[in-house]
Amino acid sequence: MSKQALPVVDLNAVACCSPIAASPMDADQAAAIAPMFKALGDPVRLRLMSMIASVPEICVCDLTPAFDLSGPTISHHLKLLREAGLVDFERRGTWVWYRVRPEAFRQLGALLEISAAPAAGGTA
Amino acid sequence: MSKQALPVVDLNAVACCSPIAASPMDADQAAAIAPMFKALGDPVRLRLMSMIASVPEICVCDLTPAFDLSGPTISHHLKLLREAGLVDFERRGTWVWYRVRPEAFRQLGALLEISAAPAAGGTA
DNA sequence: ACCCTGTTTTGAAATCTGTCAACCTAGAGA
DNA sequence: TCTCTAGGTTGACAGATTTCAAAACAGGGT
Repeated sequence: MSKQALPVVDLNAVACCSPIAASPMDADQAAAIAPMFKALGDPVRLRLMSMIASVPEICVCDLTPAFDLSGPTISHHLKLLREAGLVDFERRGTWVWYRVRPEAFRQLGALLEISAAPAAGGTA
Repeated sequence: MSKQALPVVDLNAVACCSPIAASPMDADQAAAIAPMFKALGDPVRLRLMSMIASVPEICVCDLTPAFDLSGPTISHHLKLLREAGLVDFERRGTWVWYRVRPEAFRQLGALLEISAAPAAGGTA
């Protein structure tokens, strides 16, 4: 497996699926999950994420030219997405391919479920 | 209304509902949405958000003691959540009450829909 | 009018982030 | 082996973020 992702965020350690609005989150949960949102909290990374998530997989060589940024900068952002556990990558010959980690994506979505959230004014 | 929220993120200006994975996001969309994720990208704010979203509304006086942080610091984080358009607040007498903006929440959830995302291998 | 409590604003320090230039590494091909 | 290209890593710097203490502000009560 070599030097694969090594995500800092261990998806299994994260409360899997209880929406943010279901009950107050404790400090540990918050500390485990926040890095994922943080990774999406930069316009460049959000766009990278969107580009990666829109296709089965994509080469860095197709990502970099979409931005007015240096290669090292894109590489840095991709590393953060990796460390957040949001994407995987794989070197194939000369090129490096990225793809999303659907579990992470699904988990984030589940967290934002508004589900039973007693939104203010609901009784109006 | 006075000095109400004045969110920096205008929810109406944000592409409303197309999942991140549906198609590559352009720079403007990303710039509009990233601040919301960024606001959730801090453990303290994520926890605040969760506490606020778990009830119809909550007093700052109930939020502050849940953290080992000064009042001003909590106030600062609440302001960022406000500016991200994620919460509303209202002063009632001595106390200030916060509640979530369900639209913002819903929107974020929609963005993370994995929906038609062609997760790797889809074309195999 | 004065004070008391709850909350936000201001100002400042320490730390973190985004970015680039320069350099290094991995694999392909001659 | 040597060289070429795609990407990642390092080092440095400007600007942003987190945090607190001190001060300001808003209402309520006396």
